[in-house]
Amino acid sequence: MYEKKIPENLDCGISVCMKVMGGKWKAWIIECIHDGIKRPSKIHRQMETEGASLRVITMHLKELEDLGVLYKKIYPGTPLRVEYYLTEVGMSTLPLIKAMSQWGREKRAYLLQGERNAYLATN
Amino acid sequence: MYEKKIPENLDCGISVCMKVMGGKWKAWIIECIHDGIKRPSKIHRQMETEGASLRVITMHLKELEDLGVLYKKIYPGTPLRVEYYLTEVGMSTLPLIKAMSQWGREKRAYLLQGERNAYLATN
DNA sequence: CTGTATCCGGTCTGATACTG
DNA sequence: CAGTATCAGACCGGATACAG
Repeated sequence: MYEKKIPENLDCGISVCMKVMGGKWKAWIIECIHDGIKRPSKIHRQMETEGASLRVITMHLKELEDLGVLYKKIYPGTPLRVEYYLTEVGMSTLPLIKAMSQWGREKRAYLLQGERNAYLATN
Repeated sequence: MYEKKIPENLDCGISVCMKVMGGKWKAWIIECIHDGIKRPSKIHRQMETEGASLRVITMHLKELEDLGVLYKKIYPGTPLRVEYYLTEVGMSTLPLIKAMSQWGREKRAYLLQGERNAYLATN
């Protein structure tokens, strides 16, 4: 297991926000679950082509569950089945995630152009 | 110098957004500049008590400048003076940053409570 | 004052093997 | 199928020294 050594400072609202949406796949996971893709294996399949390993999905799911953003429901049986749902707070992230996603898509071309110029300027 | 070894995938709007606001101090830096604290030394003083080193501030400033979020103005002379301004795209981050910050402050207590419960449950 | 180079330890995450 | 353990390599950022 992995244990943090530096205490986090969560006085800042942005830091709190980043804890929930800042991971590499967290925002995507939240969107998936909202879209009805609730089972870990399905979520993984959704984004394994992008390089997400099942381990990281599992870790993010657990973190989000611990934070109270997700609620986990277990259906006993073989094979075992698990589904995750958004809690009320989980729901409250959706407008924010949507806004971030839209902003990124809108500004993408501009921002990447900026990068390219900087690259050319230093070569 | 530090050089990335894994190419980034910026097809996703969230990733683009995180590139601009996801660093440890980037959002704070953008807020500072918007508040009229434009010089690197001032920005640093603003948050060195929180542990930000001048090096990281400089790096973030450069990154944001390269992306076209900030514009850098140099006043020659001794001592050298530099000021950073928000570009139009830089300005467009403000509502988003404000929204994230507010969300974090609102949900902070709930999220931390969730963490505490998870901790108790496993001990 | 501004910015760069180097080092280094903490953190994140992909890969793999494994348990239930 | 769901989840855990361990490893390794990339990333992030703090400290320091130094250059313009």
